[in-house]
Amino acid sequence: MREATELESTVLGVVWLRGPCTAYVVRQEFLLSGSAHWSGSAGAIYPLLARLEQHGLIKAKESEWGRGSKKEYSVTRRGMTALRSWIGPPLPEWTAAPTFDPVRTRLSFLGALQPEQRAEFVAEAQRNLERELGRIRALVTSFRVQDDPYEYLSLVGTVHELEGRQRWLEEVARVVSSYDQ
Amino acid sequence: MREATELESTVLGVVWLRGPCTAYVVRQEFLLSGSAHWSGSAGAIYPLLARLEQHGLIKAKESEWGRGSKKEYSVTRRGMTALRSWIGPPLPEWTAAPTFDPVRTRLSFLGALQPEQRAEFVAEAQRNLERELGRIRALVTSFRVQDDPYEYLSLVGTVHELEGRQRWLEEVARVVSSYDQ
DNA sequence: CCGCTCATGTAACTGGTTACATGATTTA
DNA sequence: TAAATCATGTAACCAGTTACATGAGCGG
Repeated sequence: MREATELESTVLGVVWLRGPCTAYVVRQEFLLSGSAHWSGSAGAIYPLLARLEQHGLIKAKESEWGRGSKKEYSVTRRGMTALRSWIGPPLPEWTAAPTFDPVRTRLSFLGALQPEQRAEFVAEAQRNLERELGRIRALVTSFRVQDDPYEYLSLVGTVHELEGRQRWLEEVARVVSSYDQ
Repeated sequence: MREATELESTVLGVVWLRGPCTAYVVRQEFLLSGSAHWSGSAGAIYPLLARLEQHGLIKAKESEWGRGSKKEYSVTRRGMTALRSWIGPPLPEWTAAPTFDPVRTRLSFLGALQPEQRAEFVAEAQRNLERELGRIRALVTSFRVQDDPYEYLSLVGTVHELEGRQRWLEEVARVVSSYDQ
């Protein structure tokens, strides 16, 4: 089999973390993650889980549900090996590269705007970021660390990333206003 | 026409920034960006530029090159309008969300590893990050700011992001070693 | 004249999106 | 009893990937 995609491996991880669980639960994990990267569309998740099962990385236990049935997936031993080998170490080199940040991408073309628009772009980015940081810090506060320290640390990682972006936008604001004063 | 994808708008931006330029130059921009997000594959870029031209956002000036020809693209007035409206303000809300960080994703499943493997995962992530930061800081130093202040600021943004990740990994290292001592 | 860079594409494929379709269970 | 949530899928589509194919210009 070809190498697993990031989505496939991540789904495998979610099944391990939440399992035994249904496809529905896996979807919710992505839908509620608040990330633009993970859509969690049914058309992606259902066939993907079927694929993982075919390859013996997860197994389903069917139980009755109304007229139909409901499938609870859990990770097999082969699946655990695959999961561990995906997580690393070793980590693929590309994982150290900067991520895709849509604000940063747009900013490289800021010269295409008028000075007033430039200032407003930066101000709006700062406001949006502030709001998002508030939202996530509230999540951090309400998180029960003992439930899963690694999920907690992962969430804390998003805070650090956004704080980095915040420092950057402060620098950007200074430079932009000094250029356009 | 449907809304442009991020790649389409970014290519439009690159043509504006580097233009008039060939498809080859656009590809190099993505290939040398060092980002895992932008592949810059020919199969993506060539049809995409043809699409942008069909929609009147860029125009090509053909010149002879050997037996064939070479196309230099530049952004049309309609293209400039589209570019400005994509950059914002206003910025779509999702642009404020945390990005997709493959290290963070893997870390949420760190509980699947053995304690020694966990420590090694974090240590390797830190080493890789250090290397990447060194590489990018060298780029920042060699950058001629006056050439394009916004490209420069965009590059500085990647440094801030990686520094955020660095602070986070230090916290992670502390927590992980205290759990697993 | 060799190797590198500049230059342009296409064909087959596929992972993931969008949109649709259905019904059971729980809770206010 | 109405609304929200839990639950499972499929069909059409398409943007982007992989891999292939070709050739000119240029520096040493």
